[in-house]
Amino acid sequence: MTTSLHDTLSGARLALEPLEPGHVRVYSCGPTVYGPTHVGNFRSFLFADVLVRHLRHLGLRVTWVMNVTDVDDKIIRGANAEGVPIGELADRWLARFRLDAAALRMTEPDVLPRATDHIPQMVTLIERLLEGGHAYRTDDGSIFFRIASWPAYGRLAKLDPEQLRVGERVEADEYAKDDVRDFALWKAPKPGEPSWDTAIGSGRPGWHIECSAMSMRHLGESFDIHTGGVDLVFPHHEDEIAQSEAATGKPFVRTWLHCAHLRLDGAKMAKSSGNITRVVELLDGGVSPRALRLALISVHYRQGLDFSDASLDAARAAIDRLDAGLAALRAYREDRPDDPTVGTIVRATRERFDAALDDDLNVSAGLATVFDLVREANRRIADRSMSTDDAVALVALLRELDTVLAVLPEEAAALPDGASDLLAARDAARTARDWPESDRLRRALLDLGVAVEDTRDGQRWRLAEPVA
RNA sequence: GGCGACGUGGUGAAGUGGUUCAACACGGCGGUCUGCAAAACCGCUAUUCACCGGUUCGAAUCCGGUCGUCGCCUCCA
Repeated sequence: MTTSLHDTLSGARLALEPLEPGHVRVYSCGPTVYGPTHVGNFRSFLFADVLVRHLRHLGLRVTWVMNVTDVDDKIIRGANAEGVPIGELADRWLARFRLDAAALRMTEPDVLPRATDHIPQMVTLIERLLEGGHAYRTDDGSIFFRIASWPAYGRLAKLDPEQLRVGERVEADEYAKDDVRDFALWKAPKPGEPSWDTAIGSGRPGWHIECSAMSMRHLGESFDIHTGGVDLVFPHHEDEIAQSEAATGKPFVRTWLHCAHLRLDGAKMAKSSGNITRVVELLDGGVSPRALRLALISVHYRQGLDFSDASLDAARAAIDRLDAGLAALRAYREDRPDDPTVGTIVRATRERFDAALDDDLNVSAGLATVFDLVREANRRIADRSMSTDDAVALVALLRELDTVLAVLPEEAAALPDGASDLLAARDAARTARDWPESDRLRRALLDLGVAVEDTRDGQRWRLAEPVA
C-alpha cells in the first residue's frame, strides 16, 4: 500500500517517499491575518488537515508547519485605518483563526510560525540571493529577484516567462526594476509602514520570501509536501521555488499539492470579488461545525466545490445518519455468540478506507466505505445477529476511521443539566405505559438538545446538532 | 490573446478500458418494524455517463472535433 499524490509541478501522480523514511514534512500556506477567514480558505486548510491525519493514521510521523502571514499590504492598511500597530491587528485575527480552526477540528499544526518572527531568516536568504547574483538592489533600497537569472521560472505554473502579461498598475517605487516581471524580496521603507533595520538595509519583506524562510527554518532546505490553494500556484509558489532553489541549489519541495476553488454562485470565492462566506458568520448563525467540515472535505480536493445552503443541508443529513448509527451501536445489547463476519468487515473496511485515502486523498470513496459500514452495522442491529462485543468492535472502528475524517460527535459528550433526571423519569413513565407523560418528556428533552429514540433495548439518546 | 481543468441521475458526487461500470450521500415513492414519534432495514428512483465521429472484441473511461462551464496569466486558499 502506497500513498500517491498528484504533484502540480510534474503533473504526475507520485508515490510518497519521504526524504527521511517514516517521517513526512508538510508545509501549508496558512492565513493572512487581517480579517475573518472564509470557508474557501478553510477548504484549503482542511484538505491539508485530512492529509496529515491520514498519514498519521498510516503510522507515519508527520511534522506539519502552517505559516501565518502577519505583515503585508492589507494588514498595514487595516492597522493604519484603525490607528493600531500591525501586531495588534494580526493578534486579533490570528485568535479568531484559531477559534475557527478548532471549531472545524483542524489538527493543531506542529508549528504555526509568524512572518515577523522570521525576519533574520529572510534577511539571510536574501543575502545569499544577492551573493549569487539572483537578486539586485534598486536605488530606493528595495531588493528584487532577477527572474532572468532563473531559467526554470514558470515551470510550476506552466507559464512562459516571455508571455507573462504585465499588470497595468505598476507601483511608482517599482519602476526601477530591471524587468517588470521581477518580484520584490525586500521593500524599502515608506511612511506609514512598519520597517525593520537589518543587514540588507531598512524595510519590510516581500510576500513570497517568508514562506521560503519559514519552511527552511522548520523543515529544512528540502522537504516533502507543500500545500495551498490553486490561486497560489502563480505567482506565490512559483516565486518560492525560484528564490529557494536559487539560494540553496537544492530541490525545494518534492510534491506540490493544490486544492481547487470553492465556488459561490458559480464563481470563485475570493475576498477581492466580495462573494465570500466567513466561517465565523456560519458558526454564529448556528451552522453545525461538523456539517461544515464534512461539506468542505467530502469532495475531492482537486475538484471545484459549489458551496451552498443545499450542500450544508446534505452534509448535515449525512452527519445525522452517522450519529444515529453510532448511538444505535452504543445502545445495542445482545447476549449471544460473536458474529464471525464482523471481524472480516472490520478488516475489509479499514483496508478500503486507507486505500481510498492513499489514492490521492479520495475522501469521497473513503466516506463511502464508512457509510457502507454503518449500513452493515444497522442491519445486524435490526436482526440482532451480533453480540454486544461485536457492536463495541464496530464502534471502535468508526472511531478509528474518524481520526482521519473528524466528523463524529465528541466521545465524551455530556448530557445537559437535568437531562439525566428527565431520562430516568421517562423510563419510569414508559414502564408504566404512561404515553402522554413519555411524549411530554421526550419533547422536554429535545428542548434541551437531547434526541431520544425508543428501541427494544429501551430508550437511547444522542445530542442533537444545531440546525445547519 | 496564452495556458489549464472540467461537463456522470431530481441534487451533490465516486468511478478513468472488461469480473456489480454506474459507489456513497441527500431527496422522492412503496413496504416492514412501532403506543406515537424517531431511527433503522428492504424494494424502486441514470439500459446510461454534454454532443458528434474514431480506435478497440469491448469505452463513462483512450483519440479528434463541437458546444458549454470554470480557473490561472494581477492581490487572492
